[in-house]
Amino acid sequence: MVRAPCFDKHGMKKGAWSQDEDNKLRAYIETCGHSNWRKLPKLAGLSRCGKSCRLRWMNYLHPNVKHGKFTKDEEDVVVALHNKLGNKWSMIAARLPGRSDNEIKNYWHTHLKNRAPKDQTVLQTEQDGNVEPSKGKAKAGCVVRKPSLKSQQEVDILLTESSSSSSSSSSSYYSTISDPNESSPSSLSVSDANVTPKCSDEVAGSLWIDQFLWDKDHSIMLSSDKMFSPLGVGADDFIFSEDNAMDDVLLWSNLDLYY
DNA sequence: AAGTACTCCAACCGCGACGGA
DNA sequence: TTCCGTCGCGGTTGGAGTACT
Repeated sequence: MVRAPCFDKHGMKKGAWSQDEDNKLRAYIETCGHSNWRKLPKLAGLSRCGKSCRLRWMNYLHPNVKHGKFTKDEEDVVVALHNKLGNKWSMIAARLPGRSDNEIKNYWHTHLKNRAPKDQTVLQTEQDGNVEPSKGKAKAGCVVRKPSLKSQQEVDILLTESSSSSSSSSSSYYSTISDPNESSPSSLSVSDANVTPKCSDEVAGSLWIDQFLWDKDHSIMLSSDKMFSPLGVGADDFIFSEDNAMDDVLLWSNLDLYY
């Protein structure tokens, strides 16, 4: 199911990864980290481009990546978020612990696309006015958004609004997060967090760090990664398990409140 | 059993964003 | 301000596996 290994004109290997390559990459990142993806393959003794190494790590080798079928709850979250965010797979992935953007994207196209509202494309076009028609070989119904900070801000605002006022079927996603050691919920809206939503990643990033510190105080294993992604959290040790998947989805989805 | 069509997902590609010189 | 290197995102492709005829 994977591309056959081959070498490009620069001698870089392409195609499927071997077990040996996986081991090398994993061993290197676990000991030295990945501060520079471009230099990493050479240092790790791999004949791959940095991009390929990054992709392999993010989508497959990262210890917090969960493999296997999506649960019904995960499906629902993906559908709900896609309705709101469109093809912002990285943002959707940020709310689904252990799932990479690539995996979610694939799953969407193979399983969930037909569950989306039929007029979604029209809806999005009307809502944000920032949608370009599909180009090239894009499949029918695929929305191509022009990436821009402006649209990002609009998405953030949209999220904030829906999280504070939504009473839709997905409203349960926005219930509060509680610190087990405190009686009052520690959830934040943009206003009560006294945060200006000028840049969601920046804002969310700092709040994630806060969340991490909170977690650490409660002896929850954390990854050394500081990236803004659920993959940066030791999801297996933290909140995700097959048994309490829905609670976990709720908790992670609550991070919408931080935008 | 063999050929064909379809499904699914790992991996590739191109482009824009970002940060440093 | 511009240039350049790097990173990350989203769209697309390749091809093994499976279902169907």
